[in-house]
Amino acid sequence: MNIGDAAERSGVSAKMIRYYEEIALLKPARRDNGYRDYDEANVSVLQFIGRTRDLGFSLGEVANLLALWRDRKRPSREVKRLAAKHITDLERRISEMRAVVRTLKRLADHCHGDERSECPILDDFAAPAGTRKVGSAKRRGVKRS
Amino acid sequence: MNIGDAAERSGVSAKMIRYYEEIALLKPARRDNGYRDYDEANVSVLQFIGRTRDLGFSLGEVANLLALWRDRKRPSREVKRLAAKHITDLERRISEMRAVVRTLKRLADHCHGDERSECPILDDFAAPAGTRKVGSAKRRGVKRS
DNA sequence: CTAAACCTTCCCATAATGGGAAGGTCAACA
DNA sequence: TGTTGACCTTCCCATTATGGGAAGGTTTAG
Repeated sequence: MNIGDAAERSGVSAKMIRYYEEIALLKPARRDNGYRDYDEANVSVLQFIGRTRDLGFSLGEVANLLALWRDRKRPSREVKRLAAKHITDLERRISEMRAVVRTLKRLADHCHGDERSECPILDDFAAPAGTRKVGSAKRRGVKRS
Repeated sequence: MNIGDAAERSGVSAKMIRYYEEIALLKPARRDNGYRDYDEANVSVLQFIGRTRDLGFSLGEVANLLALWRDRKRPSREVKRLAAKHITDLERRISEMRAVVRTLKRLADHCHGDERSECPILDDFAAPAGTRKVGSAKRRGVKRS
């Protein structure tokens, strides 16, 4: 089947399918005219990639998982470990984001939200409480998208 | 002061300081030898940028906030609105990530985690439950870093 | 005077994705 | 048969925010 159909069947764009081939995640056959030719197994791989990307795995991690999937003899322990690592990663990011939300809500509570200019949010941005007299506080912590 | 000191005082790398200048977030003076010359106001702006970046605002949003901060006559309502929008953005992303965590935990619970090969996680990746007989489920939802 | 520690600009790379141009191929229809 | 439109191909560029590093000028300390 052509790349367009593979894209529709897998939910992965044709552009991305070619890219995944470039980084060696799959290797579809080629027809004489140069067109890529996808079979059911290829579509499964694409669905696998799409699904794991949806679950937030990086393409590097996807490549690992895919290798495990292809080699069924590998112990499932590795899969479980990868999943667990990803879970703790996500939970750390979630708690960082929640801390940011708390800070923003606290700041917004001190903001009138009317035509008057006083808005302590902005001043707090320039010299956050706790840093106001101290030197540079080097913690750049929050991962963002 | 030189860029190195401004970097140390603001917690923003020299590389990034030059980049922020390139995208017109600040405009330090130049000395005769071509060196950039930062004053206290510049350092405050850099701290502002660093802080808002830490809070997860994109550089585009930072530029908005910076314009509001510079023009004190603008109503604080806009600041509050931007903050509120960012809060709901973050909360949406948090709940998406928590859904992913739930899914991964559920999958991991069905994985032996020993030397045996059976690990339903991987098969679920290839054809997730609920998609197994149906066509392409197009929801690519989760934003990731 | 020299060496180290700065500074400058310019180019490249990253991760994952999309846009678009230039050109080849195929299928359907008159 | 010819044409048209819908495919496909590769190649290049853009994005976001950041870092690395080279080549070269400057300043400062010894």
